[in-house]
Amino acid sequence: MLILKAAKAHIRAENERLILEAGERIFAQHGFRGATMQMIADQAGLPKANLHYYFDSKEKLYRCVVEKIFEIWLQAASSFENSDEPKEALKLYIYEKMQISRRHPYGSKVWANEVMQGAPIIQDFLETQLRSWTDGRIESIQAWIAAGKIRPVEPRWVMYMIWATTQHYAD
Amino acid sequence: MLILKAAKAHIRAENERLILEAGERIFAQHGFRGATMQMIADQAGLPKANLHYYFDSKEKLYRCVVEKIFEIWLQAASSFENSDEPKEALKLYIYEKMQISRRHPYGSKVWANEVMQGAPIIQDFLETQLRSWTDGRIESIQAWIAAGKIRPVEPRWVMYMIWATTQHYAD
DNA sequence: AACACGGTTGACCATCTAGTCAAGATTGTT
DNA sequence: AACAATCTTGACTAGATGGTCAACCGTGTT
Repeated sequence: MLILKAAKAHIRAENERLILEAGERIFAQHGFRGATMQMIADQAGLPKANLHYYFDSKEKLYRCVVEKIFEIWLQAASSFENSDEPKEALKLYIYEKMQISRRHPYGSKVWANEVMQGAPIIQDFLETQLRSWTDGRIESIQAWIAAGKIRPVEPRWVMYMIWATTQHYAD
Repeated sequence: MLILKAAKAHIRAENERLILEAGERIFAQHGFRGATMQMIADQAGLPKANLHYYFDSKEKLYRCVVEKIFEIWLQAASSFENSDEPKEALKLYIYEKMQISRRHPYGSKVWANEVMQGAPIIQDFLETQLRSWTDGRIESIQAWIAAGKIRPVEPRWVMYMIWATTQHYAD
């Protein structure tokens, strides 16, 4: 039974990929409310009912799109730990963030829109995952301040500046 | 008859203002497709049918919102003519644009979204009004290049950079 | 070949949305 | 007060949209 399931997994994987990519584009262009399942279906080259087979609802599909791009962004977090020197760490981090924005422009835009509007759809996700992540980054920044390596600034503000600026360059 | 019309004009003016302001907010938050007339009506504190009395359709209301913010931005254009010195002219222009973005954050976002998506709704408006306006600005920049006042750059690119950056600060 | 399981899909439904309309309420003028 | 023009609004319609379902198709295994 398990073997059977695995043997056909490539169909599921392929179709989920198609749908997620289509969703990324359409959600980026029209926002959550403006996008329709039919648009995404057409973009993916699949009938609409097929989308509901793989993703229960429009909202679940949207959340998958957002969480996928968030995971990619998490990878850039390692830059913060790879160096004790603020200049070096921030430089690497900004560089990686820009790479991501360039490589995933649609996903980045969906994420940016969601966050800028106060995360109406994924607020629960944000409050847990993103919060614990930024808290970690903030600790690093505060450690730098304590060590006198950078001027005392509001850490959260630094994070926001970096994020907004890289997003701007993506646009 | 004309006196009659004028005597009651304040009602029309007041309600159109309410609706346009509400539209600015809702369109900024949800995009053209995502916004609903009911949302805008609630935001304006008027029944939905009243919106259709003042603005024939959702699209016409949207166009009014966009054209209103465009007119405000046109005012900033004077900065380009007020000085022959590139440094001074651009400085003034950027300053005024940022003032506008700060004062009209919602309108700015609607405008930015529309332009970034290739102006799906107001393309005809863009192709005439905005085109002739940017062409004028581009002439100024090319004149500066010819006079050796600035390095030779792609004028359209300068315009885009200024626009995108001021929008970023508004966000 | 026969089977079982996952994948596919057209038709359908309830709900939402832009837009309409006609009846009634306000407003300013005479 | 009587009036005409403007404004107001609940109720309605046609079409779009998210989501469901049951019948059908493909694929890999025995």
